[in-house]
Amino acid sequence: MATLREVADKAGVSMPVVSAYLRGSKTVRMSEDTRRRVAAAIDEVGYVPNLAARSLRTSRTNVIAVVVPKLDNPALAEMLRGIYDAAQELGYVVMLGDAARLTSGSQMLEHLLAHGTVDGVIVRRSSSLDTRVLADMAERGLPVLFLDDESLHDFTWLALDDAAGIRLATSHLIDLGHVQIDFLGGLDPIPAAEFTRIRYEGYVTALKERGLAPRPPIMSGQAPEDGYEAFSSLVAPRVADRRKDAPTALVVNNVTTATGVLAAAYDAGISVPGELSVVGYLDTAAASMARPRLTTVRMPMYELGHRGVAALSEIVKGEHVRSAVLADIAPTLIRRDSTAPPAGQK
Amino acid sequence: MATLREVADKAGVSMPVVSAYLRGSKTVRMSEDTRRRVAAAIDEVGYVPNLAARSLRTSRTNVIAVVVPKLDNPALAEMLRGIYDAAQELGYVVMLGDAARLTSGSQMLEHLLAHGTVDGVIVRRSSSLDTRVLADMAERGLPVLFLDDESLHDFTWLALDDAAGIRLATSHLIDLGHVQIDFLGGLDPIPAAEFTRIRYEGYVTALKERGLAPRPPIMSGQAPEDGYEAFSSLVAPRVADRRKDAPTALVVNNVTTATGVLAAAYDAGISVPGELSVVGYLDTAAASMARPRLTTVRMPMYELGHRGVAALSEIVKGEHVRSAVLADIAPTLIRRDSTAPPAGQK
DNA sequence: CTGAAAGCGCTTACAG
DNA sequence: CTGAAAGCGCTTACAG
Repeated sequence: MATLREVADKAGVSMPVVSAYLRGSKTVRMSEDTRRRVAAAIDEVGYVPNLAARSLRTSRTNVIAVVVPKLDNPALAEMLRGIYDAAQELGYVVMLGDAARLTSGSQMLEHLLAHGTVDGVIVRRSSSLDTRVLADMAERGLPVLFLDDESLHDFTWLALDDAAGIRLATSHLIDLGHVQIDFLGGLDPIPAAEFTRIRYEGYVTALKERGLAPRPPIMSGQAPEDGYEAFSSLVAPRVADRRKDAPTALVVNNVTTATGVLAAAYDAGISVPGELSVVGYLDTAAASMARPRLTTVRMPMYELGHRGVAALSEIVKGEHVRSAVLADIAPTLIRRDSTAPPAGQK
Repeated sequence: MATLREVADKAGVSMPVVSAYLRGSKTVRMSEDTRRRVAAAIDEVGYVPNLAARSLRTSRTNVIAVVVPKLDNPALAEMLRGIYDAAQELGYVVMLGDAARLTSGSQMLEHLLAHGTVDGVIVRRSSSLDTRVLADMAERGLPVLFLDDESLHDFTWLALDDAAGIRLATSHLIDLGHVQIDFLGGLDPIPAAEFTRIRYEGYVTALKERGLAPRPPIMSGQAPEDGYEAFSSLVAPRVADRRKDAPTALVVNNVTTATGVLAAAYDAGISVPGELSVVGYLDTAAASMARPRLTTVRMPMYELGHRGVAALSEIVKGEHVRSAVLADIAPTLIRRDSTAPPAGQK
């Protein structure tokens, strides 16, 4: 394994020169000839830098960890693109991790908490993490940024404007003429999931500002099966029986959940949007592949990821960063085929 | 930032004792009293190990990188579970990466190729990687294991028995009475994707052994949109016109693709399984949420991941590992609602 | 069984 | 502008 020493000897220069060459230092100047000799020597001995040595010396790794719940959540794909792009711009390598594996006492936690491994961590949704894990991170003083999670007081966070997003979804239904609108996905199975409360409040606000009465949330988890289950047991019977209080439209907390709702409606023989309109929150490829195609609200996920890395980078540098909601980018309604005016009003 | 030195001084022991304590060394024995004093000192000074220093010294990081194309591919979730479980058992931390970001000259490649960063790399599907990247890894002598990819000669790989899996899917259709069976997803857009060739051959074998004539593959990429597109333009017209050569059943290379096929069939007014049976390869939650529920073939993805880590660990230790197909675990047919006997034969 | 010393491969002040 | 030296925080042979 070739070292800097060998390269320097072979090139007939000192180690600092090779080091400066490798780092592309602008302060150290060297002649074209020196540059060539160093490059040739590196090539000749097959030199590969040892980043552990560099990190030990500089106490920087240029690696950031990104921890997300449910890696295969398609809604995250765009956020990750934003993260990767920003990381590249700022010279960071991204190390992705599964929140489910970041438990108290886990190898992964030890790794993140140790020195010389990562410069900082981005966590999507703190509710996926054990409180002891959060406490460990706080105590260690590890630079952490939370994404899309406004419930933290001890940490910095950046969040989507969930209230505005859900408000847009709800307003769309009201604009179509719906009056009896339900909100599904009310509460996360994980306690203290602040973000679902905020989403529900967006729904409440939209109804109230149009003089309509909000209804209690229909509890459901996020997975398609959860949406299927909740819809089948709590919504479908009311719609099928044409009960007076049956909803004619549904705001679903999450596209993933909405997929399950659509399957459940199909199985119950409920026509969407004929008998029931459905809007999903967040937009994914699955939404346009569903039948009927799902109307959704698109949020600035890319920007969330991109700005998250920028913010973490500030925190790593020791600067103070204020938690914030990304309110400057408006949500967009992606109108597809799952919403229509209520029956009898076409 | 507390160091080993400080802990040792505070506990009144030497650094090697603290080091041994931290690593849980069994060769070095120390009294209960010493143990307690060291533990107290660690706690008191808030000691956190520096893993860069340890790596520099031991030239081991206990980190493995796992590189996959399309992180949100749900078919990978189970494989990743296997990888995480095995990593935990063997004391590795997993660092996940996106193949799309592992390009020639990228920060990530530099990171992986450097010393003191990761002990080895697992790559799912080499076709997602630039050939220059592959060459760099080979030249550097980085321990690499490829998963589900039999096209490599210079590297070690572990693969699913794709031929057996597709054969099972095809046989199921034949058992139902189908004769005109097409294979969709024939070739990957990426050239030299050996795995699709093997899958197609599984289809050919199944037909031939039952005396039926294989038909040329219907080209399609993997994404739902690709399946939608290919089906709409190449299959739907033939089925809708009731042409003589129209397939009555379809083997789809991938569940993800099958989702798009189902949407396309719906849009073309083709009833599944009434007019056309569809089997998807690999099983995901989306398969059971699709309407009709998709019949699929389940492959040992968990084991693939689990054994992959074990194999990489051997390679890291310098042992020779033979490339192999996981033929000892039989594929399973998950029969749902998208397959039935051909029309007129019920 | 315990402790002092060497050294992993870098970078960065510092002296020339 | 260049080079010799110190030192980042560990672990591991080695001497006592």
